[in-house]
Amino acid sequence: MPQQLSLQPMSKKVRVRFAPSPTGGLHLGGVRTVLYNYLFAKKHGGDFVLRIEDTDQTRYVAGAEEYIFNCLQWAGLVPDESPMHGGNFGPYRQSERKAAGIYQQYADKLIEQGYAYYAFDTPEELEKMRMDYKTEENPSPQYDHKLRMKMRNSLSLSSEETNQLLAAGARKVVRIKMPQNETVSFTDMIRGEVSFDTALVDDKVLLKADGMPTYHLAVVVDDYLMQISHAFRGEEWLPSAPVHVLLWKYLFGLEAMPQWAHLPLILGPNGKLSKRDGAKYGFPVFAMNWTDPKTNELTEGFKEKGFLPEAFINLLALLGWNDGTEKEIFSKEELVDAFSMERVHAAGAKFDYEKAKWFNHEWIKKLPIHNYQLAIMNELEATSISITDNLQFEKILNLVKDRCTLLPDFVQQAGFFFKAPQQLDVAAVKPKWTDEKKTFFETFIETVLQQADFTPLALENAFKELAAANNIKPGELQLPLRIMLVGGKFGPPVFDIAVLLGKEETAARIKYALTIF
RNA sequence: GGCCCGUUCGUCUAAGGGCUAGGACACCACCCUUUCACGGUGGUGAUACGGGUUCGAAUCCCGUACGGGCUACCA
Repeated sequence: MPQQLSLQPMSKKVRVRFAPSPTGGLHLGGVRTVLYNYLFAKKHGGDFVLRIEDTDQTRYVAGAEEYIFNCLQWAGLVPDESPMHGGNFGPYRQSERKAAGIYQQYADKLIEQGYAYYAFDTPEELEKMRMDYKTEENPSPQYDHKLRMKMRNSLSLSSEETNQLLAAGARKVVRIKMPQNETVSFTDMIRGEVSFDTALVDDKVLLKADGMPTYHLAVVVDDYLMQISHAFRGEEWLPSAPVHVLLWKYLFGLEAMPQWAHLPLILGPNGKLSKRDGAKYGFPVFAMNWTDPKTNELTEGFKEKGFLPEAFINLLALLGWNDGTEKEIFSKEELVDAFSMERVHAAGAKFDYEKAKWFNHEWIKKLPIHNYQLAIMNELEATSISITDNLQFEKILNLVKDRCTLLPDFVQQAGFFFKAPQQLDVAAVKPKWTDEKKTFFETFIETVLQQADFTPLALENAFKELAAANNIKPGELQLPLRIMLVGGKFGPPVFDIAVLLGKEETAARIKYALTIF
């Protein structure tokens, strides 16, 4: 249900950002987040920033950053500012920003003001704490106000001990000190007012032992330094929003905080859409093919599956948003025009592959052939068909496009124009085949070759005249002719096919088929 | 377990207190088509449950149930 919320007056320019972590493929939810960011920015004449969150060394996957950029390029959602494009607010990689000491100084500031503290606990100690305090009612104990004084940190230790540890260069992290009884609330552009009791939120790590910031610190610091005005992300971030709000309050003031919107999740058959769902149910979940360099596992993408980028962003936009009318087919420009965050749904949307294909079908029918001619040529060349005559090619594609849902369908629907069918559906003809029909076609070969006006209509008339002369119903002859030319019971009107094939080829295919029937 | 978010046809959704709860995908039937599709017409099909507020509730409030998310030195 759309909320009636007015946007805060936009004193500063609209700047939104997408901040993926380069840890693998770009899934549907990720692309939709980019899309909504992009649409919102463009609608308000703002900027769209791509920031790379490569702060987790253990999960970083080589090549993923370029992959993400390629996906955005294919979908037509290239950012204004990014590591690839420059801009005035770089660096755009968190690893590079860490090197500049940007995060450290803000962590220090928080500690000075008593909003954060050093924690020296080792992973083993944390593990032990979780085991020791685990009960039936509380299966996952948190590092929070109830337990922090039982741990080793600058709050529980004396200042001498703390200083000694610091001087000795002990392994340490910086944690936020969550207030014990405060209610943190903020206005989400989609959900309205959301509030949290800080006593129930844990002391999240802000700066890791390796000096890298966690997402929590990075997102706040970067949004501030990059002057981000609106921050849109998936709903899975909602539970950590109070940490971010508090950080904004401590560091930069709530007035400077961007407007938040937590986008509904895209769901698979059971729960949040995952890579596994795609493999299990046979549909793509990534924008483009992604091969994990560690496991060599390939996850198929929408692009390679034969989706048009126009259809892809269209179907994604409509998964959780609509403009209030019955319009469903939107170009990117139309989306920019119609989009509003207030009309984004609060509830998660289950992905429906059948509807996704419908969108693609609509776009194949709608778009002029030349928009995707190259992609089809690639599909055909993969089956060792090469195109020489572009004009002819375009005519053929226009003839069959209504019958194609995904790009590879063109191979089935148009392949026979370039390569005689390998197999003829003999079973569809045999039972009713007669010597009279054979005679008819032997004569028809001559008709074709001598046809002066070689157009579909003229050829059809000639075909019917000859049929009448032979005392056979034309209907009984059309299916055999079709099988001769295309191999099966499919395709556009048969005389259109014959004309595009040309006299010689049509005659040759009939002649060959007669040797089989 | 705790916290947060959510709940209208199978799916995506419209309806911001007031027509018979509308559309799209999928499904079914018919028409068009001497192929397969496209297209056209029609059909099956939903307000989770219980209370309240109100002349009137899908809509506002409360509770219950159910679903999802989070609960890492991952994002």
